Amino acid sequence: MVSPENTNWLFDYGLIEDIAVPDANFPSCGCCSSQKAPFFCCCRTMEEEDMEERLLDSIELKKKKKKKKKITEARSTVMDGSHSEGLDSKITEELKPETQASKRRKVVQKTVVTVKIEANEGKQRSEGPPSDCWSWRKYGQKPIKGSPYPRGYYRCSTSKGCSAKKQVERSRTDASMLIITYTSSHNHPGPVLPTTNSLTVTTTEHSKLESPTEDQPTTTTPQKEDLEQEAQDQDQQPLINSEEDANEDHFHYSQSPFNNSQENPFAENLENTTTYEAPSVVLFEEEPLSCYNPPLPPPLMAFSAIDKSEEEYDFYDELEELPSSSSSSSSSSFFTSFLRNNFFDERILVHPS
DNA sequence: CGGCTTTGACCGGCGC
DNA sequence: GCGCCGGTCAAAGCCG
Ligand SMILES: [Zn+2]
Repeated sequence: MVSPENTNWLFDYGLIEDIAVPDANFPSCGCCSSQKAPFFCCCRTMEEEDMEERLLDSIELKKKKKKKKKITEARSTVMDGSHSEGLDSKITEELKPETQASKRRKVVQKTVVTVKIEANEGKQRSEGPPSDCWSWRKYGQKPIKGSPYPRGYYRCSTSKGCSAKKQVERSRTDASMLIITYTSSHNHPGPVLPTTNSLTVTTTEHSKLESPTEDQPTTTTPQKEDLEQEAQDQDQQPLINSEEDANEDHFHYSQSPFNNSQENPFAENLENTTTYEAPSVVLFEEEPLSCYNPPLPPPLMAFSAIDKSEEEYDFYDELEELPSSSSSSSSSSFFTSFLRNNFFDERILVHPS
């Protein structure tokens, strides 16, 4: 899942490939090179909420702050700059119309994916997960305030120049959930993956934008920080999945984010100053995913069904609570497990710090 | 030997 | 100005 950067969050799912995304230019990503991108939305799940909380906590706060300051440089710095310019420009433009864009800094797109670890673990071992096609190198890990679990920072190691990054952390509320945040898109072609898997995807797209001046005190997203809600969240997740009928074979938008050929999902979101618009939810159920083109616009991840079994565990181990954290694992393994497990994706626009 | 992980240090942004 | 925090850097070590 890569290209959070691109304003258009399109993901190449094999299934979705044909969908033309007007806005989506995935400029340089080889994977995404096609302008089509499967759309990956985020579903709001417990995790999302958590994410939101976090994001809200950290990001929004920052955003607010930043907003106050003003968006000085928006476009230029997006991620790589290389690809997304077209998108960026579009995005920014869209944003501009509204106060958001103008006031805010540049928006950094992040895609958040939540994955459940639990269920599939067994499978994972045996099956071995397909790691995403991308290789990731860990460049840092830090304990996060509010969370017993550390956050791991990964960078795309497939290509030196690639700015694609991801952050992996466990949900503070639910240890079985992994939250992966992708930032930036790959600026190189990814491995070709066959997309044979049937996926049901529920995506909810959110773009959180805060009005520059206004902080929306109440973000639309149900946020809950407390453990109390956690339980609820957990319950909710399943619901989410159930909510949408995910066609196994194909993803469908419960809410069509991109249906508008003209609009970027983002753009729309951006337009709405509110935290997020009605999300379209896509469920991915992974099944035997052989390969999955990245949920992110440039395919950050291509998953090929492969087996890595043990690694996955290791990976999780790393994410374990700080005290005990760390065993090494390849991030890729993570993905594999990730894929197998449910994951939820959120897209969030974040103002780059 | 190359690539990756680990981990402490460093940096920048922000609030007080 | 200081401290907190998230994110990144880079040295050291490990592994295949
Ligand atoms: Zn890359």
